[in-house]
Amino acid sequence: MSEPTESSRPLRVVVADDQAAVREPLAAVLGLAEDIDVVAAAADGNGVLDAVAAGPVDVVLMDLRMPVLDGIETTRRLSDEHPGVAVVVLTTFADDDSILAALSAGARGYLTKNAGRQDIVRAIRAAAAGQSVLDREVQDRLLATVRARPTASGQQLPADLTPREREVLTLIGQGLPNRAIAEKLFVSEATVKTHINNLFAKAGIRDRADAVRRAIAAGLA
Amino acid sequence: MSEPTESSRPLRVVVADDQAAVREPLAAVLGLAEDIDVVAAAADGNGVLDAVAAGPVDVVLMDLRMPVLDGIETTRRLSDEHPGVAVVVLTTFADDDSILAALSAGARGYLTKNAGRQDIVRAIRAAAAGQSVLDREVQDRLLATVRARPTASGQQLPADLTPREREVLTLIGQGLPNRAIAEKLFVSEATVKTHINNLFAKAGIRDRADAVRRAIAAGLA
DNA sequence: CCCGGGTTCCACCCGTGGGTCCAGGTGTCG
DNA sequence: CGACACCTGGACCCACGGGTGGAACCCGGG
Repeated sequence: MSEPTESSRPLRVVVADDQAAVREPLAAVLGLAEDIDVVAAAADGNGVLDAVAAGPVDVVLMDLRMPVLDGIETTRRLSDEHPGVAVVVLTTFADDDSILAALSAGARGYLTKNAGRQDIVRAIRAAAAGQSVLDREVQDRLLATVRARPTASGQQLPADLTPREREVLTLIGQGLPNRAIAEKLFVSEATVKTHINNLFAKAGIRDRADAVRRAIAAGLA
Repeated sequence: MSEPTESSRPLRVVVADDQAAVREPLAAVLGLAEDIDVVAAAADGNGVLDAVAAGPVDVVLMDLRMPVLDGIETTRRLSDEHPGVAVVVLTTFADDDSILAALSAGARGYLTKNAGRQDIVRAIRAAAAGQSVLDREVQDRLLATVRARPTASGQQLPADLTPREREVLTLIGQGLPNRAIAEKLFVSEATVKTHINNLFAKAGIRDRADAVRRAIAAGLA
């Protein structure tokens, strides 16, 4: 999972924050670490995507509140299109919604802005190594959310669903109409309907609303 | 949250694993790091508690499967009686139950045994600094669990919904078609449709599938 | 007293969803 | 090779869902 020495080559890091007063000193202080190269500083999500497209990037240190394209959506796109790039969120906001949204979008770390320089550096290194670093209060909140619901943990779906059918069910669970599902899977709407009919029959699902509930209950969505 | 320099004084670490073949080399290799002192090695939970009672300890690296007193229970007692001691779990098992139990008991990190030396060292440092380090797959599982039963607290619905509209949304969330909702509320289907149109507009809900998701997320269903 | 929000209902339109039947192409396995 | 499962697609039908416009009733408050 990691090499014998901490720094085989410097980590290429992008710093994203809409406030220059935060972004610039942050980039400067991170650059002091020998194993970290701040290769770009962005003021919004588009800047991040541009920087990642321009050259190899290991870790993005991301603020959530940014104009045009916010941190959540940027994280989502990164984990879609550049899964090799790790995202560490650094924000003042640590409410449940933000935490869940960021981690669900694929963030590998979540720090609040009272984290110190060493905390941030450590989180960057961990994220680059495939680990995930959370502030203490963030972990507490995440855990509280988990324990709030005792998890019926249901896999009450029949096992004979084909992979494609599962895939379609997942997208239904996300609320997508058939046309959107068809586009996402690069097939025709007729095919989607076929899959839906088959999986409805197999799983005893009555209609679309029912399918959404089952997909969520099964942890697909 | 942390000091300007990574190691003001060495971290006092206790290694706990029932297998000597794991415990001894682990303790030895961790001691190589300049900022880590392995002050004790324990074969079960009682050994950990003894070591913590004997002298100041910063971090316990804890296996879960141990005789007499297992890692979960030991972690629970530590976070009760010695909340200043951070526990990092290091185990081969990464099933949902173990992860949730360990983190609920107060563990500040959870690594699987394919973590490398650097990963472990990093987790120890982070835990001592009040952060939490999770293996990637552990975070994924934790997140999947959270999303399977989303947010008891989530009331992200607009407040200006009328009682009747809430009621209708709840029934939609249970997968009922309009006719069934009408019968249940002793009104006509036209009335149900009116309520639906109004609440969709207010809450920004696109279609029925979306409504089901929102209802579940809001804890109505 | 009348205004406004909530609830109840009607008629109409039309897009999507759900069901049925069928069929070609692929892959695997006995 | 034939059988079978899976993914793909087209055609058709019709019910349900979602949107619009209107209307009536009750009730509480300005």
